[in-house]
Amino acid sequence: MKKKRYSKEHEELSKKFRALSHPARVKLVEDLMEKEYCVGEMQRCLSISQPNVSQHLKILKDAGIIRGRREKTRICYTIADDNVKKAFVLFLKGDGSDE
Amino acid sequence: MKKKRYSKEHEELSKKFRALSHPARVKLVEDLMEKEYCVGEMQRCLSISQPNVSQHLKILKDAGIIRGRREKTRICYTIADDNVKKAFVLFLKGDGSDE
DNA sequence: ATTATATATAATATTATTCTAATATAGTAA
DNA sequence: TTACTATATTAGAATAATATTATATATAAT
Repeated sequence: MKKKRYSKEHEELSKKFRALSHPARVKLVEDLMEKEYCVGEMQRCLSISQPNVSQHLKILKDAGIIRGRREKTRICYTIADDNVKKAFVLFLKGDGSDE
Repeated sequence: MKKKRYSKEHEELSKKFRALSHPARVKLVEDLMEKEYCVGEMQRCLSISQPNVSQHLKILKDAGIIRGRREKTRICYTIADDNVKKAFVLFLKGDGSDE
């Protein structure tokens, strides 16, 4: 068994940041902050492949950042964690260098 | 030349998140939120190798999250971007699931 | 000068992410 | 049932991140 070097808290927090560490996922979250989207819509506006969109969505979902609900044949995603919205805004604000 | 798929803004925001996407760096930032530390102190409290600490610190510094100043032979690091502190607190609060 | 201490950098091997292509599943409609 | 549409999953290759080891740099003290 490999010894773990970091606490559960630090592991989990880093995973949340990791989920947002790709430009496609940043864009997805940014879009979803405005309104709900289904996969097809997101794919068209990102212009990456459908499987790739699904993979990114899974990463965000597993991190608890978004959630999906089925609507007939489509699956619609929304932001599940509102603190992510707020964190996003802070990061977008720029470097806020040491007041 | 390879075409870029994502906007500069999304690239840059994702890089900031990526800088925080490792448990060692989460711990480093968390510690530095309390007070200034030099590399040796951080190494002892993380129990990873000195070069590895320096590599993590470089990633945080390049992302504009921390800054270092020389103090005799030591180099002391502090948080450079105060918004990161705030984002951190939000993320630490837990999942704040959709009020 | 030399030595010792603190930190950074470079090279490499290992491991984790990412994209693509092919396939699978779930729901709907006929 | 079959066919169709939307989404998800899997496997593999390419790429990027990480930890380790060795080396380099900078400062201080002698």
